[in-house]
Amino acid sequence: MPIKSDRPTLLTPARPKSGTGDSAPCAACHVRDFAVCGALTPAELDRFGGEVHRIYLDIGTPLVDEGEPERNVYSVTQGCLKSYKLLADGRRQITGFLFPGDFLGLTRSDTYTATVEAVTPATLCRLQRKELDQLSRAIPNLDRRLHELASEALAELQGQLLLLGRKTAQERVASFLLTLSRRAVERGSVANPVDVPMSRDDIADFLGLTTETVSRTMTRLRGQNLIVANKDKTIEIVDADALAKIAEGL
Amino acid sequence: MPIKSDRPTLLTPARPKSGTGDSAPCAACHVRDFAVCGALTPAELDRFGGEVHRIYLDIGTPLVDEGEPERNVYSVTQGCLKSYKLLADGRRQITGFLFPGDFLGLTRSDTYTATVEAVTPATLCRLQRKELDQLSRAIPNLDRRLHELASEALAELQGQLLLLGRKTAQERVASFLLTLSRRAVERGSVANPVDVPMSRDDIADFLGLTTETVSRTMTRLRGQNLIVANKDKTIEIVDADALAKIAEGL
DNA sequence: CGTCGCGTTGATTTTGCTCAAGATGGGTGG
DNA sequence: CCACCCATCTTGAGCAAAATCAACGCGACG
Repeated sequence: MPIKSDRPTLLTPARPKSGTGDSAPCAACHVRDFAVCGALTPAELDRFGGEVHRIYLDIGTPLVDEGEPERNVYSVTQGCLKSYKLLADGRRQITGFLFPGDFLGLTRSDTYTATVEAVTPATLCRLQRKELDQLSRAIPNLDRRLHELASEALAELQGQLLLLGRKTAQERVASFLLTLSRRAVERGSVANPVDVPMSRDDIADFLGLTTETVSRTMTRLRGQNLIVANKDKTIEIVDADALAKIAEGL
Repeated sequence: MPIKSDRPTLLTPARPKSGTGDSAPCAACHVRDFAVCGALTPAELDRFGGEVHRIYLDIGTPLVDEGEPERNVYSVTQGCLKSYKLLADGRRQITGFLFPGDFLGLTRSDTYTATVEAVTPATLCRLQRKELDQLSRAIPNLDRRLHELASEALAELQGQLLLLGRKTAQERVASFLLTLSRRAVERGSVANPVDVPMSRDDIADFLGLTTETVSRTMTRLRGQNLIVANKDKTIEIVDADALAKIAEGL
């Protein structure tokens, strides 16, 4: 399974799908403020950007496979991706969703610890692992930023352990919607009509449930007038407080 | 809940519980090779050790509480600790067990993201967060080592997500025993009669199960002649291959 | 020697899973 | 532009794995 639309163009020329701005290099990148590169000075950024290649992924296209040598790291600029692990019989656990500004490559290992593929069409910046290592040795800010991101990821995962180990289906779904909303705000989007680009199946495999249970639970939350589902894959959070209480088991 | 037996003695003088060696400072520490400090040169180690205080904890003594300001970091030298998060109604998820050589403080946050308390009598080295930050800025090896540990923790947690989200009770317990065994080897202990110092309750809260289910599952594994329980809180792994197959869902 | 914490075992219940059948809706081709 | 098709989502009925509730054994410790 090779990367499908890997076009090793530099940042400036022909990008496969256009969409929002970011025509200029890193300095003008729309996710710069909250991505890895946000902590860099203009000079550092130039050096960083010189090594970066732009990647475009179609829906369902695998970016990296679990167990494959970890040669590249990525920074998401557009779209949504999922990271997952499989058991031999096909059971799947999605370990996280990646959104613009998210960095893929914190788990510095010889091989990728999970498979990653596109949930929606996505664009990313690709950088060789060894380039990143050199850069981060030379640029303390970059190193510190990676540290920071790894810490946040660690804290996030601990919360996900609590969710998977101890929360009910309703608590899981409520937590999930609120987390999506919070993360949308963090990357400069709106909190309320929250974008839910992934399928019920993906949500189920992230929350340790089945599609049917996710669906039923959503219906139930709708019935309690806590959320409203729009048909553009967004969900209106009607009563965030009540949802938060459910999410925390209150 | 204050730290009970916090004795801010330096490394050399009176240690509360004796036990194995480590009478001399860091250089002679018995966990040095696999702990944070393993990557340091003798000179660096001296500087590091100068800031370290020795801590002794009794069973059940909390070391840090979730939400409390993160002022200190720790390196475990003896014993076993557990790290957990709680829901309001008392549901508990143990996010990890800490053994000699393990570092507590990777999740660099303003406040601790989990509560940590002693499972067995334990000794640790304590260091102020800000001291560590200064040291790690001055000592690249230290910084890199912390990076490495955070990466490993991240990979480990991803595996735990798969366990909690998708594995059956039997698969969870089998995975748990094998993980304990593997970690024992990593810190220079033996793989086979594996030390299981924590209670059934703790195991249950780590695996997202109940005490009863853990107990029944252990009984079942015993019935299949895959393990033998000794009465000194160790478990003999009779058929590691079969156990591994179960753990992977085969 | 009694008590208490912990572990085990048994009986019953429940939550979420499995299996099955529609509904919905976006995309495609006539 | 419409009709059809297939994915995805929803809903329903029955089932099963693990939770809950309850009782009991056992060893440690006072």
